[in-house]
Amino acid sequence: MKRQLIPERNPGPRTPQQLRWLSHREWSAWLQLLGTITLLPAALDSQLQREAGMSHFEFAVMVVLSRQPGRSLQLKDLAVVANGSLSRLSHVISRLEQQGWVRRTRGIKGRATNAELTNKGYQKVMAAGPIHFQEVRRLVFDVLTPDEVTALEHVSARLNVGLLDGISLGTLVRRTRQRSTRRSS
Amino acid sequence: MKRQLIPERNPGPRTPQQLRWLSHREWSAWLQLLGTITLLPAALDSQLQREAGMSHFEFAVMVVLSRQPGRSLQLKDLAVVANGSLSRLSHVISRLEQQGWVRRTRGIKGRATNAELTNKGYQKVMAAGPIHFQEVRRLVFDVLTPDEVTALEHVSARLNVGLLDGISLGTLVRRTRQRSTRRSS
DNA sequence: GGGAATAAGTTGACGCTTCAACTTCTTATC
DNA sequence: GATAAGAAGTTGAAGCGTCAACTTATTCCC
Repeated sequence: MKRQLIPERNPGPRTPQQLRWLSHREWSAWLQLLGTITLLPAALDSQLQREAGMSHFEFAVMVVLSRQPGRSLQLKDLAVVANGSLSRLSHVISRLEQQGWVRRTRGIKGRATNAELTNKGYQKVMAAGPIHFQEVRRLVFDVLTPDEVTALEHVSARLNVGLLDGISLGTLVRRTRQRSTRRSS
Repeated sequence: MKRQLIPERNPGPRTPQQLRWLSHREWSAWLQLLGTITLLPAALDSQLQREAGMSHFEFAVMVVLSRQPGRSLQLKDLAVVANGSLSRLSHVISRLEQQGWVRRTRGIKGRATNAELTNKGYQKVMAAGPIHFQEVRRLVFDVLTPDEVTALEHVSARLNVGLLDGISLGTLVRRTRQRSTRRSS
């Protein structure tokens, strides 16, 4: 298991190659990608907030639950599927509980806690779904040809592989090896 | 395990076309795209925060300024280029000013305010760039083939068209036509 | 030329996410 | 079976973004 999360901190000698920015070609692709990953989440969030009174992350959490047997899932797994940290999820579940959309239940195994979608929550997410996905279609699927959708899925899938075992798992799962080697001076 | 795209109980009257969720094909593409637009910004932000002590948005703002003649740009334009709202930008510029990386200057035209990158800020962003883009390469460009990069750029560009004149411009530029027919109090 | 409407920025409050510290429970090891 | 290590969750504080309200400057327009 190679966790090269921390690249060589090279305070000293630098090889010219490592000081590069992006090539011309990369730069223009990067600008477009940056636009999408910045604007799309903002658009989704604000639309859902306006029309359904929930954040996109809350929606995603409830959708996942709604498709689960028993409409229930352990928090640690829910966090991974919803692409969020456990801490973030815990806060969100608390809010959803206050809305009466989700309920915490004790899992059987160990210290497990499950989140379970209530009927009220189920109604809510079923009502929000069509409204939200209409917007998703407008912003994404209506804009692209079927071939482009395929290409997008392919490219995203490849990116996600690296994202999942690199940085973001570091967020989802605590880096237990993180020695707090404070700089002793 | 069946995929219940359509809920079994449907509250209220339903017009079939409008209540659709996503098709099977769309759904799988959507999951991948969602992963990318969720994980990639998080990865970028946390890496830049750790290694350069700034957010990705701050970095983007300073990069834009560094490439501008006079290393200076009016806030309203800077907001658009950096994909952020004017309010967000104003807050960020204030923070950057406190770091001594940016300075506000009065523009010539109208009520214009310019942001100008200081020397210190220039040094900072020039130092951060290579570190950051090394990570970008690791997460994006090293993972994809040149063809995939091209496809990604193409698809992102098409998505951005819709994003820019749809929702997000509503964020960047206030909807002035929004008559706030406030209830007279 | 004097208001009204608009454009450009700023500000403060509120809500959400992150981070680090903490609690509990489970498992390994002797 | 006791103690240590790790896994799963929770919590509070701090920082950032959004939203609405506000301030100033500019333009329109009879």
